Amino acid sequence: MSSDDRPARLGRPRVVPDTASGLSPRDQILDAAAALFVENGFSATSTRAIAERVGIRQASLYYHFAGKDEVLVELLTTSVRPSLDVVRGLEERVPGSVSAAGALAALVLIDIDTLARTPHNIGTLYLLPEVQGDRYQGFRADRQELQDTYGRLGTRAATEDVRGAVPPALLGGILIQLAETVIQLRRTGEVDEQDREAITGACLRACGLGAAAVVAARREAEALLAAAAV
Amino acid sequence: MSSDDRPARLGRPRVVPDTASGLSPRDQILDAAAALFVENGFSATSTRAIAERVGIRQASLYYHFAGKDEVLVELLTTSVRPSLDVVRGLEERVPGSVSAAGALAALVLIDIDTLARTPHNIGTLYLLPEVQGDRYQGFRADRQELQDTYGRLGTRAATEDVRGAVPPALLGGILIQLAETVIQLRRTGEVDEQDREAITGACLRACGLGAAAVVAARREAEALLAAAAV
DNA sequence: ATTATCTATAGATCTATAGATAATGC
DNA sequence: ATTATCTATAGATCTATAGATAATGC
Repeated sequence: MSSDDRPARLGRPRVVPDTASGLSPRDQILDAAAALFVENGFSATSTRAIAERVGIRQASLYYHFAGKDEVLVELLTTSVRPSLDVVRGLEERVPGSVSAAGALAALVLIDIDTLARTPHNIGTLYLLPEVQGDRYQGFRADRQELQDTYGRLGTRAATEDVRGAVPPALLGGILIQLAETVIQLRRTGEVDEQDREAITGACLRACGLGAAAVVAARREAEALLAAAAV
Repeated sequence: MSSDDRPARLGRPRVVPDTASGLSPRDQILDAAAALFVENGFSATSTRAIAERVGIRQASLYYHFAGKDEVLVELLTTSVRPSLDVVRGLEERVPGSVSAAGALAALVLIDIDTLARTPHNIGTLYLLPEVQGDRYQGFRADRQELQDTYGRLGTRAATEDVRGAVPPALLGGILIQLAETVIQLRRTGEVDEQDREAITGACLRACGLGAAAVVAARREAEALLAAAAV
């Protein structure tokens, strides 16, 4: 209706006119907060700093969120959920149409891609000490479920000697830790195909698979993901 | 001289009389800060909270440290240095008296033990976002050196297929990440022999070693460490 | 009328400095 | 005299609330 140099949005106009990012105010806050939390940490990031980056006043933040906590909760949960959803479907197909090693490789690839593509490397937030607090219980439960899946699939894929020496819970911890190498890699640069292959390879080898089995599992996973066509 | 219920220390006595921990005031501060930084993070920990835990007034902290930053710097550096020192000597002996795989296994074991024994799981501090700042450059350089050593030893120990697919820098990142699984394990409980074996095993396997080679490398590493007799 | 912002501000921090003080050491 | 603490406090935050205001929607 109006000429396109003004968005004609609801509510009192901002002092700083909004940079037409296409995001809703709520998402603008999430995005700004993510960048700042990742760079400076949660406690070191003030609501004022977030608001400033968005281009609103500090108090306006409270119209959208009850507080900083709520912002972090939302960032955390929206970052594990995608992996978790895909994974739930995946596990049911083992060992019918999919081998355990293939499913594990697929899980690792999904997780790597999720982490590699989050805006501002949000995965870093998992590492914040604040996330140990009660408020983030829900997120931690989701992440634990992901880790348990790593443990189950890893154990099923593992060779006898590994299975005998490493219980599922421990293997899960090791594998998820490996997958999250992506988070560290992103701190220094882009994540490329070589990185993805190295990490999936390390996961499969950690389960005891040899060179040939690694290749086979990777091939199976790629077919799986192509079929799922996310 | 005085009766043993009073330490008769120098300086004005504390309001809270000191719990005879044997630590110097400086070390008491470091210890209290470590516990709080690990639990709540750096920025969320006030100088007041540290002082309270020590049993001194907030301002007294500044007699020993110029600020919170200095405390963190000292905690970080004293936590990587030990691993680094041992490791420097180790690498020179490859491939003379020690195989690359044996040296890598030894490195992993040293690192695991260092991390498993730090008071309050100080390794957690590596993950704080604040540590990315300029003030902690020195620590990051030390840690990078450790990571580079992982990369070099890992590459030398690796089988041909792994060496062909994973450059040293990337392998170093993966291996150090694996070793630091200990940090996560300590968050939920004690680190035991099974954990140590699982992690060293995962590192060696990630380099492509098979079951027999893993056993051999581990044996070699244990002999090495027994000889070094730390 | 509803929405999304704004201004203003109270109250609670938090850091770092200035200067006093209560011990021991010489 | 030296040391290690103390008390007091300035100045700079920071969070969250109250209430006003400038748009659109009906």
